[in-house]
Amino acid sequence: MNKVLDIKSVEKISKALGDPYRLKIMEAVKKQKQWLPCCDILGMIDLAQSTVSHHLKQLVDADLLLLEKDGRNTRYYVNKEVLSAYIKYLNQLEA
Amino acid sequence: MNKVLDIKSVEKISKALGDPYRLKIMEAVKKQKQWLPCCDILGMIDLAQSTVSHHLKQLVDADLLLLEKDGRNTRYYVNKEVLSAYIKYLNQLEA
DNA sequence: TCGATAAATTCAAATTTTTCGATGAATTGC
DNA sequence: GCAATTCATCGAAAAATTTGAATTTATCGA
Repeated sequence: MNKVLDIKSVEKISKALGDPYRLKIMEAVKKQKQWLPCCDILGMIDLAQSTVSHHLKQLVDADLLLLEKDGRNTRYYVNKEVLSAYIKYLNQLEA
Repeated sequence: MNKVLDIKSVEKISKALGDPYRLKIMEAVKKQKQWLPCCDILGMIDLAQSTVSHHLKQLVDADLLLLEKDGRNTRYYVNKEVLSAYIKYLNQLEA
């Protein structure tokens, strides 16, 4: 809690959120309220598996999503701590 | 006040914030607490005038910055309403 | 009016991002 | 063990973004 982001992280997070498919993924993961398996995400989005995997990687690299591996499945959930820190940065931009 | 952003706007705003120079511009405009002339921004950033103009245009197109023209000068300031709406979207993503 | 200044626009190049097919790695069920 | 499943990675093509020189537009000051 109370994480502070450096400017490079802010850039990365913004970039990760700057794509319609990645926003859709974020909303889907959030709606789940639980872990969301990768294959479920694939079902919602009309893109190749490798492309979805790439988008997920960007969200994970930006720390917006956390992942947990369970056998051959990978499940995702929203990293609230980082999202909070991002929001905090934006609030400061507004002040 | 209480503006609600559609997903396309969220994407555009995120994209606009996903660049180090544009973040720097946002911070500079915010620090000013008043209008910031374009030529001042130019002085802070090691980029060609046309490039800075292009970055500013993206921030304005995303509604993150408002501009006012005064003679040959253009001054910018942060659009708090849109920033608030963006933050609201992110908060809902976290819930 | 004329030259200087501020900023936007145009155009082209260099770079980055997006996309997908193919392949690889790990795991599961039979 | 083996075929099927899940997901990641690689490589290349297509698309989008970034950048700056040159030009344009508009305004200011002398």
